[in-house]
Amino acid sequence: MTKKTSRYKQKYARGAHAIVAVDVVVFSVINEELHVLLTQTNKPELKGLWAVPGALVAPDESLEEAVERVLTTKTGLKNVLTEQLATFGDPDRDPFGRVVSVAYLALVHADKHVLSTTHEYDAIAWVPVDRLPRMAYDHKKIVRAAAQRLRAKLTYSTIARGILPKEFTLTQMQTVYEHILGHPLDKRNFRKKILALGIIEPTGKYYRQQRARPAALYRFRSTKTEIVDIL
Amino acid sequence: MTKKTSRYKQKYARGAHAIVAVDVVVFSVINEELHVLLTQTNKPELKGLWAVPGALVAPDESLEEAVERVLTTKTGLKNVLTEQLATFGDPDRDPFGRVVSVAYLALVHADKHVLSTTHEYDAIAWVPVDRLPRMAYDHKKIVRAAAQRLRAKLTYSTIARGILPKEFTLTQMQTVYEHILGHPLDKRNFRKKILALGIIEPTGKYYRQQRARPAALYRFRSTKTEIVDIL
DNA sequence: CCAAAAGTGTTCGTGTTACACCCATGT
DNA sequence: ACATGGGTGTAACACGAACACTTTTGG
Repeated sequence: MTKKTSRYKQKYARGAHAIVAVDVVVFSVINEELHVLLTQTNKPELKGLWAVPGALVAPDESLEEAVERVLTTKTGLKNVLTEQLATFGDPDRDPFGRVVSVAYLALVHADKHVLSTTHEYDAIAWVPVDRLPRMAYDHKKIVRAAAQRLRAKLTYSTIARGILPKEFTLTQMQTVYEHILGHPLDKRNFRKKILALGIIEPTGKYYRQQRARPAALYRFRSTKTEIVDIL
Repeated sequence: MTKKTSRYKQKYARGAHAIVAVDVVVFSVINEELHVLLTQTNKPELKGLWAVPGALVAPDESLEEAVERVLTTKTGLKNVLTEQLATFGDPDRDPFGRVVSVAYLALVHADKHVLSTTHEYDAIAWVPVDRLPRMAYDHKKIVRAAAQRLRAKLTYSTIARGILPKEFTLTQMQTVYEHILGHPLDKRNFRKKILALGIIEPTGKYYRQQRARPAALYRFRSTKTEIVDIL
């Protein structure tokens, strides 16, 4: 480590370069609407502004580890599907210094909305993506980029797995698609397509609601996000 | 600046965080083959290893500006189509210290292959992407990710504009597609599709070769990369 | 028996694929 | 006249879009 550090200093003389943060855009569908998880900072300069959860990357930590740390310490969420979105690096995006942010997209199952009450510093809340409040830094831009990416991936990958519970009905799945995409889908065509793709399978169980026909429950065959033309 | 600096120090105490570099994967099609631009570093520790051109990001510089600086100072290329690819941040990816690299994809017109002879430090060369040499850092991984992204975008955007000359024949265009995608395409179907999309228009000029029928020259209608289903 | 949501097929039009010959030019 | 690469059409098929009624359950 000493040797590494000395070389480091020699080659990349510190103090004259940008440093790295991760910011995590966490989405979930709540009450049939796409929501994003926002925190309110207590820095006086940013009073009243909301931000997506984030943190600076520690020297010995990978980007993914930093994301996981942000999720567990700031939101109490675990085992969340994440993927890298893009990196935002305008020199003046952070008023406190030169911070380049690697943004991540994270999806939370509809059945995991309970937020940890152990978040230390900040207010935290689910906010509908099409009614974003005033936000700090360039976080509005980041959230919009994330929403756009989510919509795109929904149509050509099995990313919806991240936002659906482990077992779900076809109507739930369709509803998720409709609310993320923002337009209605044809029930028969949707079911035909999804079933023909073979990405999900029936569990054999049924979901009984109040007074209607029970719906068959399905699960995803694969646990990883696959690339297939869905819509 | 003083105020900003003091706040910066206070909030983000330096010296304990990762710093930011950009690396640029420059592609071109040469002799019907997809090539990537590589430099050979003269750092003794990396002797004989190739790397894509890159640099640390200066404190007052945006990521895009850093990319442009790398391209002009290290390769002599200007006005190149670039887009952000992904960010690579494993703690040990750089043996000299904690450097997180934002990788960019860049495309160079086939008629601009002449490299600046004014590159100061390094050897520089076009290398076929499927015959990559031993490379420094995680640059092989980065080049592969870039090639994959290029292939994908070719089929759903007009990104090919970046790699074609301003005026080109349909056969040239098809050849570029075939060599990046790695498989042959049907001539009639390709022409039908591209022309039906309306993304290119004839210039009225013709390209005369040795002893064959002259080919009509086309240009792209729009100067920006658009999203359309091409193949 | 009524309300509520689940489930199920067919038709039509459009887009994709596969495929082979004639054309314009230079030597 | 021949070699070289440019340019063109059609038929079979697959896929996506539009569309309405029957089934199962609980109250």
